[in-house]
Amino acid sequence: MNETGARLPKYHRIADALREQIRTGRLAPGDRLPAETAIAATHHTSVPTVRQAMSVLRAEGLIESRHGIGTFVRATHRLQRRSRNRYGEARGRDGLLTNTLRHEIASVGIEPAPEQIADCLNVEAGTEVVARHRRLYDEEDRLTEIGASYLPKDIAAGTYLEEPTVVPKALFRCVEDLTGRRYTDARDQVTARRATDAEADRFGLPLGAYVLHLIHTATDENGDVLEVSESIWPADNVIFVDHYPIPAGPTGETGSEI
Amino acid sequence: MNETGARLPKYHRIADALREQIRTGRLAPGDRLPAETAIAATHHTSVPTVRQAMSVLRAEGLIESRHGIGTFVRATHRLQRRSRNRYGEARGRDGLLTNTLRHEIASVGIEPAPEQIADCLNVEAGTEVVARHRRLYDEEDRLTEIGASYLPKDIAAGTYLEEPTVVPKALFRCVEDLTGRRYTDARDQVTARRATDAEADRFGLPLGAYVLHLIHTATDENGDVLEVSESIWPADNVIFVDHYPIPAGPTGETGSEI
DNA sequence: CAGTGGTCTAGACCACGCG
DNA sequence: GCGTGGTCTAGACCACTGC
Repeated sequence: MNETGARLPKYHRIADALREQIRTGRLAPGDRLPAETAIAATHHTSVPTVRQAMSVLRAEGLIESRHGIGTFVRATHRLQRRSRNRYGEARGRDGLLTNTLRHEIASVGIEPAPEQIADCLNVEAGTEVVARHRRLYDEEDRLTEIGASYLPKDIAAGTYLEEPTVVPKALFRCVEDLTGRRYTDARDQVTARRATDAEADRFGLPLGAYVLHLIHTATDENGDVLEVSESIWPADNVIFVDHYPIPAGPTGETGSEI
Repeated sequence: MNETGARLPKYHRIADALREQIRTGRLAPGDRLPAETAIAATHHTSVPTVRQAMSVLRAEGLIESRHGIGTFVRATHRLQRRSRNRYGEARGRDGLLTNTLRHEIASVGIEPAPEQIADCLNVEAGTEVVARHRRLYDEEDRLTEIGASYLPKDIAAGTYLEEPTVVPKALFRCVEDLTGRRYTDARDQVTARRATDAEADRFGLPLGAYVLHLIHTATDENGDVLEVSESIWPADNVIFVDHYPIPAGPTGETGSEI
């Protein structure tokens, strides 16, 4: 039945055959693939060639091998979703999470700001800030987000924001109440990048997997940064959704179509 | 020299050694790595083991092999940047592109809407719409973005928006002028996902690479969708930056810290 | 042509998880 | 112990590129 016509490498044809079985549901998520030796036999080839085919599917995120157990079809679910208008239509309503997730403060303390964060805080890299690290888990208690909020020391040091407990209301409201200043402008930066080793480890991601990295900077009416926070998700599990009004401004011609 | 202490697999140590040379700049972007046989000799191992090490670095996006030529350190540049407040602070100013890119209409015509797009347009999958496909190139004429705008037939069919030429002003303004309706609300969806074969091919991406996919939906004051547009970039090359005001609303307590 | 990476083999032995 | 995948070998031959 290998009448694909084209003259593809053997490992490629094996990968195609397995991919097709996964696509059609003949091999469902969670199913174990036949052993490498078995696949080699059915395709009249050697084990290393089968392993090469599997490395293709592994790079595509379709399968996952567990040493001593077998190779399994990965569950692919982009279930989590997230709207990032965190200040709500009516400010005060928590518009951030559309799924309620278990939320846990991993650690809180004074640390030197990482370079990217320092850039957003308008301070030199290494300047000490109050950092609140958090972890979010889904309904099945899988880690789905890691993140942190970074606050200038002159805002948060010595306050209850330095305690490693979940604060009773939105963090931005805590900062506003403590300082008397108001959050007026925000900047979000979103990148997709490869997971660091530490991230891959914590999320249980395969080699080369991507994460989405959001850095949110909030400033007051003077342009002073009140807070920088970051969130990191496995890229395959998240979709950002963002609603915003389009200003009904005056005219002005532009030369660009987009 | 190989006193890492830990007892890592040989291919892993080779990958570490090469990665370190890349990190320190000893092997700069564009440089050719030694031949596989040479690396095997220096590490007293076999060629397949070296190839295994290289497949690790390839999955990490650090190197790239060209058949018959050699293996090269990949240039990693996240230069492109993009702000997506496309309607400008003062509407009419093109706030979309912070780099000016060469812009080209790939094709324009009436097509059935892809499923995701149809969802956003509030029509059934397969409904015919006017699609304007575009390609954007950077200063060095490399393809950096592919995208499309989808317009309902009752808006764009029979107008100059069906011509395969770049329109003289922002597309949204064309639609407003043609219909007399106003863009009032927008929704953006952002996901990172693996490139399809076609995308990998067009962008020249390696297997398993990711793209960022933005779907933008614009509606008028009645909630009717005027336009859906999508943009796709290689994930490694783009950073979204988005500025927006934080509404100065009333209070309201929330139980969530974030 | 020589040199490169791409494909493929037929084994060996090890490490892991389970019964 | 047994079956699984993980590591590694020492080759062979092919396909591509550039000279």
